[in-house]
Amino acid sequence: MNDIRVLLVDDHPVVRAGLRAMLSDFEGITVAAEAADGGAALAELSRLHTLGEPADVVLMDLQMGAGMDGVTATGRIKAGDAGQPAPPVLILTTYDSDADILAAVEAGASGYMLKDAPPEQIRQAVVAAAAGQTALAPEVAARLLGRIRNPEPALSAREIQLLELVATGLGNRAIARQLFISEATVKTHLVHIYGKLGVDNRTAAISVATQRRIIRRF
Amino acid sequence: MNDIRVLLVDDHPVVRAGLRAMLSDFEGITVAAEAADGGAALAELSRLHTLGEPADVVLMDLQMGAGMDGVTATGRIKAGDAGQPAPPVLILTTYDSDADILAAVEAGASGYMLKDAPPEQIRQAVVAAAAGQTALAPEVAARLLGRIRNPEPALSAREIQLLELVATGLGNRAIARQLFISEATVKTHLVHIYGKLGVDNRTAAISVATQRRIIRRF
DNA sequence: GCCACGATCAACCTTTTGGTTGATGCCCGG
DNA sequence: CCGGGCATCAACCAAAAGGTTGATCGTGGC
Repeated sequence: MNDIRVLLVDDHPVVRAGLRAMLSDFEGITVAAEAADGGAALAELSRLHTLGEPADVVLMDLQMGAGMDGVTATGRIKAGDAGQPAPPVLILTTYDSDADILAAVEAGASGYMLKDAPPEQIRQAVVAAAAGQTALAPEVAARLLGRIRNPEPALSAREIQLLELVATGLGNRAIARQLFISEATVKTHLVHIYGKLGVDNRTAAISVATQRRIIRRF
Repeated sequence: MNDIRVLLVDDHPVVRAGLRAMLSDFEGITVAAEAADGGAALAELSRLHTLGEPADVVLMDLQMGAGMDGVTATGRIKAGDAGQPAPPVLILTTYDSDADILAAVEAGASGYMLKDAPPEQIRQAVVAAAAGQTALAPEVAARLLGRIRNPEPALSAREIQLLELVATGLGNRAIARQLFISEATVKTHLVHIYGKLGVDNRTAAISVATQRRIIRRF
């Protein structure tokens, strides 16, 4: 039986070297190519495709220093931008924030592993992905289950817009003027936001919203 | 001439494997041991010491999933907790925030490299550290030089520490308790911070400090 | 049609922050 | 050895933010 052909996508040379070394030690897995960002990953997939030796699995980091990020790249791959059939994409990243997980799954990822996972767990995930199955790190699975059991209230578009202004350091009065509403309304919105995020002041709200990637970071 | 004996300290097996593979490819460098957190690093250093083959350089990550963090471990090593003479500690991490850099340098680190650096740069840094020299990543050096030329945002270490607590959403009272100082002192620090950053409230301070990467956020 | 919910506003009150002034002790560099 | 930056604290006042209640007006769903 042929080896599973893996494409590594990570912007850190150190991490790529580590994965290459780690995966090479396993039977039945070969690193077919590497890419430092999403754009390069698409190009590599196309290249492998035309060579007649397409990748069986893509191991993708989410955070890229520059170039196309992992979520976008995953979406593009699953959309067939790098040739059909699109290989399974296994996310291998450092963080397990709700927003990251959800975004990756929505983009079509078939697994989500953390970089601090033991090698054997990563190997199993690669094998599972190649077989068309999904593989979630235990931490990630627990998080998803917990989220389904008690879903968190979503912020309305207006509330997010307001929160973004709060994050720039504006006071309630300035926010009111900017949105053409009264200061009282700003305060009402804030109370609702605090309730939904489980906090009781604006800085804590920004902290939570940033960590959950509800608002964009700077 | 003997090889430079390196101790790897990183909580990610993948990264350790990558560094091991990368450093092994270089002439004159040997990976003597590995540790997954600061506590294990101290133990490994002691062990190597008693074996009569002490480490020449410690390659240390700052962020550890669990156990002793990199800054604390660096401080302990330089304090001689793992035997004298203390080997040079070269920080190899993902982020280059002012807060991280300052803390590491204060703890006694003799270099600061970023994980996305090209292999050759890392090799040179290891060699330099082993020779008792300091090695800063170009990005880090540029930031430090920029700060010297522009004495504008010269936040003290204490002020940065305080600002980080502010960014988590804590109130002045909570910050005071956490730092074992009075609320009055917290307010005084904040006034100084606002002055240096050119703002007049805590959220604006966080916004500016995050953009200037004085504090880190994710 | 009615109900739920989001967005809007007002009045009122409490708590937290911000701003100022002034003071002490420490350590470093000229 | 003296000035200056840093860290610490206090008291006080003004402003902003937080919390509560209650209200109006659309819109979209059942």
